[in-house]
Amino acid sequence: MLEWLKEPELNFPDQITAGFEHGVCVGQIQAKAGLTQSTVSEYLSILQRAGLIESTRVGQWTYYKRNESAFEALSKLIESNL
Amino acid sequence: MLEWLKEPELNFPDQITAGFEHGVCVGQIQAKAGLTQSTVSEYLSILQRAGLIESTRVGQWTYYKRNESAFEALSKLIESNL
DNA sequence: CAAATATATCGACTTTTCCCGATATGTAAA
DNA sequence: TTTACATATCGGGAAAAGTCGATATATTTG
Repeated sequence: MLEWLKEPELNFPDQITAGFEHGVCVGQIQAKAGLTQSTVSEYLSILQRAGLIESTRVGQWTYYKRNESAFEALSKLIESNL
Repeated sequence: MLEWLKEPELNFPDQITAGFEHGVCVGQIQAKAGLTQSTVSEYLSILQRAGLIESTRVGQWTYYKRNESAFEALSKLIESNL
């Protein structure tokens, strides 16, 4: 999922409800993941709590996008501690 | 353990049977880890199969050391894919 | 070769993680 | 304000990972 969210336009061409400025909504990710709605929702909330993604509620939808700065920090952390 | 093996001299001052050119023997790691011998042995063999450490049998002892090139490769992999 | 020591392997149990269905909550449309 | 839709939360079962004790294998020493 984190990989997919690198290029939302490419990986979620079916998302029509909105642009991608806030990322991708749960339903889209679920469809692509082939897991149940609850599983995907929980997984995304874990990633969010970890700070790797950010969520934006727009109407009934929740959009998730990568928090790139967190990935950069993580990358550096790994690079310097591995 | 991987962290410990970065600086064997520092982290395993009790190892007297040999120098550190081949790394640290299982018993030393076990003592420091506070886990059973079987657990540590299995864990080390997993790390070895993963290519992260290398083993050298010297007499009745098996020494393990980090495979730094594997860590570098992993670091780069993570950096470019994260 | 028998005993002692170091490590490896095996089978079982425990803990954690993964994933699901059911249900609750929040929002929009009729 | 009822209904429909999207997402979140909850409780539980299944799968995986972690850990152990018992035992096997390898090596050295007497």
